[in-house]
Amino acid sequence: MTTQYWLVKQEPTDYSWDDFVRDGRTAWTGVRNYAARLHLRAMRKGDQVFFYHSNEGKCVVGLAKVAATAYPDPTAEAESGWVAVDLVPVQALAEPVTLAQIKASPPLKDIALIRQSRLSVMPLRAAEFKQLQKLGGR
DNA sequence: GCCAACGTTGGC
DNA sequence: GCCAACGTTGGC
Repeated sequence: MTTQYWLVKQEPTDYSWDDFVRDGRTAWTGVRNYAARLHLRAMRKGDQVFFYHSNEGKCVVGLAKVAATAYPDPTAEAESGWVAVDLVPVQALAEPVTLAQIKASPPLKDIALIRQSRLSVMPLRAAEFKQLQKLGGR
């Protein structure tokens, strides 16, 4: 199975990269959007996931990986169909990649983060993933 | 604080 | 099934 690449968005005032690192592992709960749910269900163990701070920060701050595939979201009603995955931090980027940098980078012009600005869980093409790593100093 | 994008809800 | 109203997200 080839590794897939993703990006998840979170407001740092709700749950920041630092909170995530402190926890060491987290259940990615609370997603209540059908498109995002499809992406959660498609995640496989070991997939690489960039962590983006929305609203305050507006930058990609770190890299995580999928530790557990989709299971019923404990914060949703039973049988509702909403799912969560478990993520573990891999490493912070040496330099956070800002939204402005992303918008200014030709390889990232079609990134879902820009094209579908409200989606909270999205796939990344391999080239997009590599470009974010490069801009982030990794 | 404003507003564009867009998903959801509910009347018809 | 359509679409207007409404709520939420998130950049600016």
